[in-house]
Amino acid sequence: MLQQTRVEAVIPYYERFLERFPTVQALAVAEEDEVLALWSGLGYYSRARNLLHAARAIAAGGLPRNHEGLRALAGVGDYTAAAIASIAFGLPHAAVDGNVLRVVARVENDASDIGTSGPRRRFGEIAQSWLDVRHPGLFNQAMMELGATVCLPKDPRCGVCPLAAACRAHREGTAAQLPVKLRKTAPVAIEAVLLVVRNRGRVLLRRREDSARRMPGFWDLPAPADIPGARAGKSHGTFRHTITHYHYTFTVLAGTAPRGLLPAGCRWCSSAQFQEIPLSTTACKALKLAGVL
DNA sequence: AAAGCGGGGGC
DNA sequence: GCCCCAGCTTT
Repeated sequence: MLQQTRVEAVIPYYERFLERFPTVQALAVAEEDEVLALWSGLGYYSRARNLLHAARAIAAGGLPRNHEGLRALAGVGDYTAAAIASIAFGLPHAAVDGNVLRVVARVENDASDIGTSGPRRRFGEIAQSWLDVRHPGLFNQAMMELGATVCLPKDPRCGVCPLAAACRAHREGTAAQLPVKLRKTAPVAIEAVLLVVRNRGRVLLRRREDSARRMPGFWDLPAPADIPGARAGKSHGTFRHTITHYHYTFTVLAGTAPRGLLPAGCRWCSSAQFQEIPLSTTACKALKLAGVL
């Protein structure tokens, strides 16, 4: 949950998740849709599928006790494997997250692009060379905490930093400009319409295809094109939503669907059921706008 | 090696 | 509006 997601954003999800799945075994036997429903709104949903796969592997074969075995679990990369290996097992692996990359870039006063693999590997090797092999878990958490509380992205607090005397960027006055991160894909603006079709207290939802690149299996509100013969009524308003580099402006319209056969991939959903299915955040926002949620 | 993947909070 | 977050997987 913490991969690329702030701690404060994770906590409520984490608590609900552990209440429902208190053990690896409980998670291992879960349905994917229920896991995704609990993850809905947190983003990066492949993390949830990966966690489920990893739980099944662990339930079957036990928890790996070294970096290599951890690294082989779904959703566990170099950082996560190092974090677990060092914090849980005391093994000497530097855990290099975004915070640590920033600390290294500044201490070394290195303006290489941390978005590319060469510098990332180099910075990782530097962090590894700094590691206190007697206390790898404490060292890693101290490095990350330094980045999270002192060596801040925009506003480095060099005045209270224990590394200031050793920091080349502080000496050169370049700390606030580091690290360098280039290459952002150009944003794309998209306008789209979502329909809120209601019938006897329920709302028509559309399931995203299994082959969809983003959020397969999630439930969305339909667009007019998804419902042959749909008619749009009054507007509930508009809202903006950004997914990676796509900037959507959604207009939410009340709609009516022809009586009879349900369009393929669609279902009626009562408000009580919204909690139990993987609901997209755009659908969630639109339903709130329409007063359904 | 680079692109894609969610969503929210801080500035 | 842009940046960044206890990154990973796929192309």
